[in-house]
Amino acid sequence: MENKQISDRVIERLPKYYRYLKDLCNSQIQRVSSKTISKALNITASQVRQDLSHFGGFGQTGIGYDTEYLKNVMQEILGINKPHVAIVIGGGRIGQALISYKGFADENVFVKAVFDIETEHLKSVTGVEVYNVSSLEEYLSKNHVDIAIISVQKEFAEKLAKRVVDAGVKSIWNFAPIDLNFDGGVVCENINMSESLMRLIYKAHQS
Amino acid sequence: MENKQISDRVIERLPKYYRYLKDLCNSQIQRVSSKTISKALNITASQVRQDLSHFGGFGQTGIGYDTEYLKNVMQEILGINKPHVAIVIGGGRIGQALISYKGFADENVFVKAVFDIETEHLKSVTGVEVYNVSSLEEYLSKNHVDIAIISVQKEFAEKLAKRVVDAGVKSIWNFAPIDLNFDGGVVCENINMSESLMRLIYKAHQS
DNA sequence: TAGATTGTTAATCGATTAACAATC
DNA sequence: TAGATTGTTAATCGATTAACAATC
Repeated sequence: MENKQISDRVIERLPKYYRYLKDLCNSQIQRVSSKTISKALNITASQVRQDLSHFGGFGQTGIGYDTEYLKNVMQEILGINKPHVAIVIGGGRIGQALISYKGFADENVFVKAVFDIETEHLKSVTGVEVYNVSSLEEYLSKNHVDIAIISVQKEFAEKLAKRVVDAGVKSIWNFAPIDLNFDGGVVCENINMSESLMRLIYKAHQS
Repeated sequence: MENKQISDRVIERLPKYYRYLKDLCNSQIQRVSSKTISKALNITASQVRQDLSHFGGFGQTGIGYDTEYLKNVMQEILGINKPHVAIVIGGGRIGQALISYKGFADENVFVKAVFDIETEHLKSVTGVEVYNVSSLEEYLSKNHVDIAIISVQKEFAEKLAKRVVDAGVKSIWNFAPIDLNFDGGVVCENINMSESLMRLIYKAHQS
């Protein structure tokens, strides 16, 4: 949709703007300046204005930004104004935590089903359909799915991700400790807890 | 204790080098070149050599790197050659998933205890001690803890993080969807699933 | 020896910061 | 009007890439 290429650095900050604007709206604050945003997010005011200007001019010279309006703009830029359907692959502890994760509502994401090689232990899980992973392709042929959440052990992650991609899913949210990458318009975000933990320990030893 | 300042970009890649070297060692491969590493990690060979050279010269001109040796070097650089003690604050689903997360062993991290405002539901959790969060300070005064893992709702995250920092913990691993930052030698890594999900949706709409 | 590959220095590229005219 | 603040252009800074002498 937008076709200007936005750098990863900017993309990383977009959700932070949104999060802060949501807070401001909840606090009934109606205006905000780039300077105020910059202090809250620990970046420079120049950067805030530069970042936003990639998408348009949303402020008023001399006045600042309307929080409600800018929040809605950010929602649209991020694409979270429209609902997205997700499935969870892997019903282990992390998978189960994700199924019951309240935060999805904020992003307009709905988890519809969970798949595992063994479904007995998922009987008590509520709010989602439970399937054996063998019926993955059949399910995907009958149901539109925007996002596949991969929460299996790393040995199985790549293969399962390929299966959902082959079945037409365009977005992969991967929690296994390997980097997944696809081409052909398939996007992927890796949450690699193991790497994060290593960086934490590294930083602890520096300071 | 290295005192040269290493950029965040480099720090982000360090765990990836380690992860790849571990794989090579497991596959009994004894030598590797910066070119091979670069292909596996989708970066340039120049960058690999540049990154490593911040810490020393670990290769042999004309030959490459010894995988076993470089793996051990990376372990030391990251600081994961020595064990670290962790506690989990918040025994909800994410907290429980973390307690049973096998990956910790790879990083030499041991979760010793979990704290919650209500401990009844944690009776069946094995392998860690269970405490009411009211005894947090007492516990920390008697036990050395390297890392506090924050897995509570965002409303409570900041306050609890402050409590453990005041009690002397130097590393915070935060899973609540807010950015925590401290000074005075306290380091923090934020795993913000909500932001990651938003970036995924953003990227899906670009391509 | 010829080919491969390191570690490092220099060149390039891109992101951040600063500056400022426009204007509320 | 004076002060505040935007959006944008230019300057700076830092990270990535390229080049190459050293050498196995």
